[in-house]
Amino acid sequence: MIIEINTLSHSPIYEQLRDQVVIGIASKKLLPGEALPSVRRLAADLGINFHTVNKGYTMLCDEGYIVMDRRKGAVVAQTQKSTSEFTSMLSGKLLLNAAEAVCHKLSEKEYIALCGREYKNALAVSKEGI
Amino acid sequence: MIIEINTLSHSPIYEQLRDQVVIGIASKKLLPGEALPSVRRLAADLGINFHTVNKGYTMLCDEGYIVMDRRKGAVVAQTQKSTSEFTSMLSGKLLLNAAEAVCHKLSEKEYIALCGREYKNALAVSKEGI
Amino acid sequence: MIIEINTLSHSPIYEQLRDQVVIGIASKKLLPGEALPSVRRLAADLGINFHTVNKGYTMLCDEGYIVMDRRKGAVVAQTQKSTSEFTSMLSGKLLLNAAEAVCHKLSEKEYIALCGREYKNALAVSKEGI
Amino acid sequence: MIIEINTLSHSPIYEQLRDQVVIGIASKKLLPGEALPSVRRLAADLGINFHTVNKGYTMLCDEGYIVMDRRKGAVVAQTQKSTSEFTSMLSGKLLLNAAEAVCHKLSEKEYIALCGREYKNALAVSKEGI
DNA sequence: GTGGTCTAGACCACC
DNA sequence: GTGGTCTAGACCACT
Repeated sequence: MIIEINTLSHSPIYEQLRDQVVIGIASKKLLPGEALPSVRRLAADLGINFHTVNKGYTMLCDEGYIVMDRRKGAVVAQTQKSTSEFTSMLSGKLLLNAAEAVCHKLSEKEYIALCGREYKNALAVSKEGI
Repeated sequence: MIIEINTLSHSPIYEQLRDQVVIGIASKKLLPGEALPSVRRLAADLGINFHTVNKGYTMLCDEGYIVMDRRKGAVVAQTQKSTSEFTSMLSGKLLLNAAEAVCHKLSEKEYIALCGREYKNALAVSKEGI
Repeated sequence: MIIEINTLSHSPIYEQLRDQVVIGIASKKLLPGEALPSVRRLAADLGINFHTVNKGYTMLCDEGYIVMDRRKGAVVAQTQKSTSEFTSMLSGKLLLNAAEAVCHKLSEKEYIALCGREYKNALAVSKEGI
Repeated sequence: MIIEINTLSHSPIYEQLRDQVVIGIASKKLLPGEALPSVRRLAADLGINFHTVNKGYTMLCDEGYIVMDRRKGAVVAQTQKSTSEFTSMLSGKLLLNAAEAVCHKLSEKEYIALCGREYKNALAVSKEGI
């Protein structure tokens, strides 16, 4: 799986890394049990500081997407339950997205269509090498 | 309309302000043409610095949600077109949300139901005084 | 001649007023010796404060475009010499405009064509009533 | 490249800064990809507040002259397209300049000569150290 | 060490 | 009274 970092982006690098791993897991480009590259390895590949990679991994670990194993390094977690705190966090983000959509004159139908399209995209982002 | 700031939140105050104004516009608690409080006034009401309010207003202005009128101060914009850059930005956020939902075992049906519920919420957040 | 004020504009109203009078003089919609509306009259017509109109007129007067006559009010000046301070001021603005054009990949030819077109426009802005 | 601030000028410092960077880019004293001094560094060098420099940089960023790279700070943008909004903005300024020139009895020929001279100046402002 | 955020307070331009 | 500009200084996030 290829991870791309945009140093011009507004969002911090460790967050871009975290987001791409989440998308990778959803699309099954990263499978449960699969090992992620080591912190230093990925840092070298991306040309960034390994502290940054570490922060991204820690974030993913805290959120339950991966587990850190002292011997195998970071591996994709087996499963993830839908906690109430997750849904309330997600609802908050969706409320804001919906509000923006409303302000831009997207009807509920159009908005829902967009949501559905992106859900399908999340399942099937074009698989790439590595 | 009541705006509430959470100083413990990770997101900056000016962004919380911006988000709440967007939600206010979507839910018609703020109507097109309506004047927002002056930066200094709102800053005093919220107990924050007026520069912070100013930054939030500037952001809203750049995004087209409000206009700065030389005489009336900040007023809610009359209209907002759905630009392609807006939809691509929105798609990006929805892709990430969907990926997180997939990882937490939300089916497409459940996820779409959530999106629809929040769209309705955005239209009708419980109205509050002033 | 119709003057239009945009309260949303970044530039102050008195400056918009000043600019439009200058363009009016260049295009001969305002002829030397012609009287401008009184400060209070124009202020009422434009729906702005008469101090603002006064400031615009004062600016035009200082620059030699109009003369203030105690009895006839503001009248368009007969003539205007090309002082060295005017040309150096103009050169400064043209240097900046040219630099911006260069950064946006306008060739000298294109830029000069644009300058010529606007010179012709300045001579012949479509004449309107009042 | 040397930047000079005139605290007596009517135009705000951040705008003077912005203008000089634009002229620097046009004259190739600042090359695409080249890093600008950090906001705090430049502020110290110019003896002004870093917020003021920041505002100038933000303006340049919004206009596409520079990009803010998370790691290298502010760097001169690689390229800049001639958007229609740019040309209409430029046309507006050129119309006013031309009108002023007409009022000061500059013939089209003289005016165009001035425009051409300043275009050449913009390409080759005398190069200075650092 | 970089930029980002926030505060506090002063002065000015505009209306 | 409104926003705009500038200063000064503190603390934090990011790399």
